[in-house]
Amino acid sequence: MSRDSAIAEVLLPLALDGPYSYRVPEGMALEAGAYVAVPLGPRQMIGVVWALKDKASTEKTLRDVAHAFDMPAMPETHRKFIEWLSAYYLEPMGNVLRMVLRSPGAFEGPREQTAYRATDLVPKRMTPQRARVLEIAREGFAMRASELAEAAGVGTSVVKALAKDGALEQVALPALRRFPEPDLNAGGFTLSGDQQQAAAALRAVVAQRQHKVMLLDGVTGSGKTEVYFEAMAAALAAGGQVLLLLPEIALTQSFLARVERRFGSEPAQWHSDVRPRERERVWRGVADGSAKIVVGARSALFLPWKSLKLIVVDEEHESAYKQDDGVPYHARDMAVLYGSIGRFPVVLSSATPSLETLVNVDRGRYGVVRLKDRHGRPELPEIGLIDMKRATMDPGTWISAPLFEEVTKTLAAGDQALLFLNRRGYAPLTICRACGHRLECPNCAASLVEHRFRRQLMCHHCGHLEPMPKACPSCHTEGKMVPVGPGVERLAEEAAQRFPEARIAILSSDLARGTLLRDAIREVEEGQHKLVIGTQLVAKGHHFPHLTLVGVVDADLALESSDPRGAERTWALMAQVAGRAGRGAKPGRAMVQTYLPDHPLMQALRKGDRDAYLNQEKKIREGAGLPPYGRLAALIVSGADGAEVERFARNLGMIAPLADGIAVLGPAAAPIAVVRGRHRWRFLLKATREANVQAFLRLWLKDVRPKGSLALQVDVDPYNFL
DNA sequence: AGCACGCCGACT
DNA sequence: GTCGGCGTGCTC
Repeated sequence: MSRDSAIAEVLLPLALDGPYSYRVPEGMALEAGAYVAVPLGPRQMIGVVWALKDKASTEKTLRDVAHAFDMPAMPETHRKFIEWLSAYYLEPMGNVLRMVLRSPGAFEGPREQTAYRATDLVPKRMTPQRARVLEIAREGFAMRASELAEAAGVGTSVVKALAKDGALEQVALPALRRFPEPDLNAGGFTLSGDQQQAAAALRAVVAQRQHKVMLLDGVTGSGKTEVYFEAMAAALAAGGQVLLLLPEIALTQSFLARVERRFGSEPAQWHSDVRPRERERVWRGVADGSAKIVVGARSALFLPWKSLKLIVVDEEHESAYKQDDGVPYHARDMAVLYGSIGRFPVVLSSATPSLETLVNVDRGRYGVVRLKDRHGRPELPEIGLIDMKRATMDPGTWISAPLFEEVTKTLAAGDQALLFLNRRGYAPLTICRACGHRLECPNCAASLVEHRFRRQLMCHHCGHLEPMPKACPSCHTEGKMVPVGPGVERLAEEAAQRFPEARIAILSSDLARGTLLRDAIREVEEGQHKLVIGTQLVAKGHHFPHLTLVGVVDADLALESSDPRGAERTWALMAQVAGRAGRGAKPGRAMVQTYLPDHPLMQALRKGDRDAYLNQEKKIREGAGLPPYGRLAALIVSGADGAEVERFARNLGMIAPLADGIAVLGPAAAPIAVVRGRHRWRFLLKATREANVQAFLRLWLKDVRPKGSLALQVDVDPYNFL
């Protein structure tokens, strides 16, 4: 069977565009997708057999495959996914493979472990050390020799000797805890009529066993989660695996508990906080198909799926699905791609779907299921606009008279109010009143943000920290440094002065995540604080039943940025944050401070008219050829030396090819021209939907080799315009 | 990603 | 005169 000339084309997790050839040694059985160890220079590396051939793709004398791992091969679907993603984002295939192989322990073999358990036998000799070991062994579960020895404060030799005597017996611990089989009937949810219909529609799509994208569109409180749980149950019943993608911040313990309640056991989870040992367990469970449900952040897409049959993308509009460092992929788009390769359905769920998704629904490419609020509440609470051009504000204050009045009324009624400001810290800018000097980050072309509680200045782009100077670093005048503009901390200071009797909580990501933040959120949920000051963190998924008023301090922040999706982000954020009000028994109300009260988006918000906003936004995007009516790609040149970066970018501009339907804009200095000490220039490619942006970029960059500190990054479908 | 090869500053 | 800085290039 095995010819002596068999060649394995092995893809390695390196920045390489294709696989390397290796000889398959006599007697080694390999299939495409097999995980193997191969020699590479002086060391060994783990890779995946991409193909088996009888002729090498190189003239060199080949080295032998060193080892084939005893592990299910990577399915063809997953290999195709890697190839497609690599081609779409112009990322070397090996770099994409690296994202799949990012579970270091997974190849160290099924480390079956020997554990020890007490027997009824009494050892021939008893010493104090032996007694301690036996005491510990008797009270609990089987433990490994090292654990048992450590707990008893003795060496492992004592454990071994007791085993020899028969007072301890060896038991084999399963290498990795098994994943429990989900119980599809465990959940005790009673679905409303609306929900049942929606669930039936999704179940029918799953039953088709074909690729189909379904949008699940419904406000917070419409019960989308329970509905897509039913789609998951249908896919599981058909014997498949299911991936539920969430933005990292939404992956909370309480959410996982809901999944557990519905499916009778804890799902596998995959996110940045999962410990290495557990990562290994999940990775292997996904590969061998025993992990049926994975709840994960975007990188869970790259787990080596054996038989994935459904992906649910919750909060599909979240820009957190776009990864900005490393391989810049969009997890929602890649979920759809995976579904089309694997021929299974993908459910996108959101209360404020992205324009991309809604236009795909309009075009008939995606199906849609809509859900209304279960309690008959309107999509949005009543939203009032406060025209800040007419408000007379005392300097250093940001709560206008009408908002002040509303908060006062709310507090007087014993209800909870939220003041929302999407800006961390005390003040976004600090200047010297004597000379006009502005405190800037030494590594970035950006202002330092004062964090008064921490008594520090911080750069929000690189994390640089420094103490607040007493004197101006430029003119050395003391006592003239003044904060400009508000952050949540400064807003809290104003609120404390103007509502002295209210108990105030600040919710921002600066409260070191973890217990401090969880406790703060719980206290707010319980209604202990009457006035809550928060950044966008408060807008995401938390349920504050006592909240009846939301005040948006500055609704114009995202709208004024250069981001073409600014309006979309504003709408989603406003809808989410306003939606925090009136989640309990009493109805809620939102007040929005804006300098642009006549802006169509603000008017649509006031009327609670999503379609009006959408139609307006579609018109703007279509007119400008922006996504989803056109395609964008960014090309970023960066380097240590500003002049060198500019020269390289301009030269690159000269050799840009010409193509129908693709316009190259730039190069121009990036809006934040220096980040982490690296100067940045960028091009923006604007293309029609039909144009082949990837082919254009490949042609353009074919022979471009940035030298020295220069680097060139391609960002297909950019979301970040900094 | 490693690791080696290769040209310019402070040391036994 | 060397030891070593990390820039650049290669690994089937």
